[in-house]
Amino acid sequence: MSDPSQTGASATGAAAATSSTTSSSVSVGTKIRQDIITGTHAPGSKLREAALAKQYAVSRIPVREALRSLEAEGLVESRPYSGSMVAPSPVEDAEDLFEIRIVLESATAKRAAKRSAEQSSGAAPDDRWHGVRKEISDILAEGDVVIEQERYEDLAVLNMRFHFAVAELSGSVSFISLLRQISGKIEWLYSLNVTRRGPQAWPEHREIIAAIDAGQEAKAVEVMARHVRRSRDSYFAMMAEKTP
Amino acid sequence: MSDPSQTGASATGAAAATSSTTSSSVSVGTKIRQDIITGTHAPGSKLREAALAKQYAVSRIPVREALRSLEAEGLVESRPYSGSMVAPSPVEDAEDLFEIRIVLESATAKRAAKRSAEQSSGAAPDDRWHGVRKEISDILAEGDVVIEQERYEDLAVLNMRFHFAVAELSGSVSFISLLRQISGKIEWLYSLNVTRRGPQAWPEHREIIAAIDAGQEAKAVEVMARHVRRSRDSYFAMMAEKTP
DNA sequence: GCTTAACGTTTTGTATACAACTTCTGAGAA
DNA sequence: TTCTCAGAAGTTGTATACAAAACGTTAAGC
Repeated sequence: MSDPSQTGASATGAAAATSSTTSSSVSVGTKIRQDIITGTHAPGSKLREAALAKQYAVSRIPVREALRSLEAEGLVESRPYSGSMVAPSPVEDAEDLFEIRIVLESATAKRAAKRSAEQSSGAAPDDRWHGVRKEISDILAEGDVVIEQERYEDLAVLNMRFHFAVAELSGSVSFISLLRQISGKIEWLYSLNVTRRGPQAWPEHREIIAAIDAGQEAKAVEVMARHVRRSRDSYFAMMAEKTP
Repeated sequence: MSDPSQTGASATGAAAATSSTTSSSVSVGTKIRQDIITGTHAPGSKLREAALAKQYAVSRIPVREALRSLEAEGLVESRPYSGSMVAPSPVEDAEDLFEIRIVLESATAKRAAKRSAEQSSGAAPDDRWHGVRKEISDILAEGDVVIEQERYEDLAVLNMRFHFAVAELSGSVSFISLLRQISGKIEWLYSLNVTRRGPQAWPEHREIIAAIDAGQEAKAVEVMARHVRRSRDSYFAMMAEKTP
């Protein structure tokens, strides 16, 4: 029925594996999220706890916990004693989601540039900074390889990882957690309509990181905002040609 | 031991009471949240499910659900099989939280102004718009009364309600839910250090709504950003004089 | 025919019981 | 002394069982 392989490990779950234990609750959550994103559970359809429990071969308790998490992510809506249902399609909120990305990611880029300057001047050294900065270089390099081999599916994941890594460079846990909040809907949005802009967009990431490295806050904001705006325009262009 | 009166009904919970049923889970969540915000549960302290269950006279199940919700709000941090603890004091993230408010609320103000223009021109009429707009007028009027009577505690709640109402005017559920996400931490931040800027800040709300009514997007952004920035500066000034 | 109220079914919410994991303690060896 | 590794204690995670509320159905009344 359901594939036994753990597909999970979405771009979001990049947390350091301090504890290898993955409670069945989060595992079920990952699967339900996947089923929502891929459309197996259609928007607006009811999510019955008993059915989900049977489907994923667990009791209702982990299912409930998973539903709560998904509710926080905005993928599920619940009402007491009335149950849960899949949230409306994120396509309705596409404009909002991109605007949120524009304002939030512009802010993280600005912060990252600021912190970069601080690192260079040695004002407030942070050991983790260099690690994250190196990870970004790795991501960019891996992206080149992936583009070379035309494995665009993997590029989407790398894209997510890049943007979250920039957020980490900003050093703001609040911004990171907010971005994580909407990442589910963003992923959902993209999966409904796989954009092929990846290869063209990739070089823009180097522009972004260059501005950050140079400590140019205004430039970083401008480049990041333009990058996300282009992503948005590409999305809507694709939507338009899909439904003429 | 624990006061039996339902203190709850934080400014956040302004959802329309479609169903009068309040599951004990959310009720417990409200109480724990309150205890975190007021400092009864200190930052970093462990939150043992059994203890909380006994304290609030429920089983561990509702406690767990409440903890999950609080985790999503950023007030609690959890690790599988290791338990939950109160998140670090939001004071550390104060700068971030205000910056998030600046970018998010500027965006909602801009949207609200845009929608206001649409309402005036009759392009995309929305019945709910007028209701929310009227609610704002009521909030502003009530604020005047509260200031007259120097009941500044109530002003804090009205302030929250005003800002959420503006977000609702924007018509973007995504923005609203994101603001709701951080509202818990914002509330926490303020409660640690009750600002007395309320009375001076109140007239600025009229500036904001005036810009929105006029449909002036740029102006609305500017005024809202300045308003939140002043709030931030006032907060840090008070923190500075508190710890010299 | 339409509305409405009562009843049974279904589903969610919660309590209890048990399993799985972490963490603390302390003994033993290098 | 310090490190390592059992083992016990305690806490979290999950399954089962039961209570409470919502929903759908049916039948009575207008």
